[in-house]
Amino acid sequence: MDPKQKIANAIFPSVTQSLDDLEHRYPPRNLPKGAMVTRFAPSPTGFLHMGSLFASLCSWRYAKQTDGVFFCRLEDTDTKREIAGTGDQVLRELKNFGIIPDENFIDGGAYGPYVQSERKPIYDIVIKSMIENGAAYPCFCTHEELDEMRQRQEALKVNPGYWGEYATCRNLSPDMVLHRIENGDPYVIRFRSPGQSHNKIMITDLIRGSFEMTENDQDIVIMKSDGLPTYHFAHLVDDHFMRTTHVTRGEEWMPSLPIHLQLFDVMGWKRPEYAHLPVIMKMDGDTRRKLSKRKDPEAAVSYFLEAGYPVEGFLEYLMTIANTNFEGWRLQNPTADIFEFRLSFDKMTLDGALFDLEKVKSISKDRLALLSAEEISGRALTWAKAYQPEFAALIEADPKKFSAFMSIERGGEKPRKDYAKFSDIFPIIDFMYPEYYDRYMCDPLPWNETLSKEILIGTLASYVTDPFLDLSESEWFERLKALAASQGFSPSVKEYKKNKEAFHGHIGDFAEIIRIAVSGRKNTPNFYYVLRILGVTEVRRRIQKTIALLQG
RNA sequence: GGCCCGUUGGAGAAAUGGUUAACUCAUUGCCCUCUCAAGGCAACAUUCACGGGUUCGAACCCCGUACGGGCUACCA
Repeated sequence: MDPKQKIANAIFPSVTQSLDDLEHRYPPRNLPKGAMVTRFAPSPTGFLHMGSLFASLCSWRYAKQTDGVFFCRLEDTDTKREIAGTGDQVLRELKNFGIIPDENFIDGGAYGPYVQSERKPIYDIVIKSMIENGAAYPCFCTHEELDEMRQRQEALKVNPGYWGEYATCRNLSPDMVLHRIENGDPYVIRFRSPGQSHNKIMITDLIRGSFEMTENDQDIVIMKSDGLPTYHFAHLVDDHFMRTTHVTRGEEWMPSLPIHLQLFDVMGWKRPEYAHLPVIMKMDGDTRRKLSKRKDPEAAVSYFLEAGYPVEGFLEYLMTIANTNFEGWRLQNPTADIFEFRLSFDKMTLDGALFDLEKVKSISKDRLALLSAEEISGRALTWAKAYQPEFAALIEADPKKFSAFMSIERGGEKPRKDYAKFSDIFPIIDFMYPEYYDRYMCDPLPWNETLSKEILIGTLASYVTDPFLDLSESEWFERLKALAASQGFSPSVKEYKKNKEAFHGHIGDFAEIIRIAVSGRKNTPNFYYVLRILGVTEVRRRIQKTIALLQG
């Protein structure tokens, strides 16, 4: 028997299938021409990261806009870093954003399994065949030996790593290899690189274009001593047999592209296209760096969902980072569905964008302003149920009332933009609820200190008998001005400024007194609507309560 | 250190050889206004990291330098 064959059998005695069997099991996908097969491949090391959301959003859109397939594969081959249960969490979080993979590691699919640790039999078949044809070999070097070798290489100022003459296990005699395997010595499997570091190869990246890189000459590890594959090898096998057409991943993978290309070439497999996405950065002191899942709590998208940011704000923001012409498109199509926009690789930015929460807020305000009162009420309730039960209870006690609050100056050409996130709502409208109003009234009220208590009481008394809330907004305001005039306030701010001595104040000062009495604060949404929604009885009750407080 | 990628205002960026360097966010000012939130109108890069070169002409092409980022594992 061929010595390589013997080694292969010694390592994988129970592997009987061949590459051909795998080719038949995972045939090319039957998709329309131009359809892209993309994937998102998270490792189960925690929550959904902003950068991962960005990458999956892009990958998903590319697949969907070409009638292709987007799948999600769990890269759990690093058993040291794995955090149990976080894989499902990532899928759930993606779903929050409407990103639903066609195939994934929970629901499966025809090209599964989609969990790398469950794909070991597949990797074993490939590795066995690679050993048989000399493309891979076992390596028994210890960490200590490798460290020592690295030091020697550094002293010699040659490229560090396992290559060429330094790849000692490359040339082990078959008998020796067999002996050590039988002996139970630990080993890894390495790829036998046909490359030379003095060769240059052309790289084509869909986003960055073409450029030159050094050919790979490293005999990289493809199977670790625990029997699981390394990333490089899993990428090769999985993306080949899952029939990925476009590998979309973070730019941190760019330096290993020569390895991946070589792997595909040696196997004689068709190379996928590569698109290396920019990384999302954050400011750290006065330098910027990649947003880190370990150091930055805000790297977790759940952090923002908890804070009440709407998912569409994020999606929209990420789209502006993804394609530089997206903002222009949105300006032209303010109400269009975000996904009518077609992403393209050549409009992707090259350098990592600084994550800009101010811009997320602005975009979120715009998006929330476009919702109907019913929509935003429902969404706010969903959010509050999860994160602010006290608020949720108020909404649920009287959904119509809450919806009425939310309808103030909503709809029409220029809707209010008070809210960037759902958590902004309650602090703005809480005074509408009598129990919260009453609490505010226990605190000192922000009266204009230039006005005497008598004037305040006089003003309130003049309005409390008849708040004339059945008039239209403009009629109501005219009446209010007339009332102000009768109480010694100027109905016109300009006139007041010309002759301050003649008045207690102007219409704004007059209205402020009533506003404070009704809300306990100086600022409210459009006051006319606030009064109408509260209703005459409640308005009078509040004013009377205030008068009593002032008198007391 | 080595190898790659990148560098236009506070942030995201457009414009890839030819007048005043789009636009969005932020900031500032003014206007509107009963408050707030909006809205309207302005201002904000004497200049495209820096230094050379090519050219009648450069943010755009070439060379060098600086700076930033990524990678350099039996991590992904």
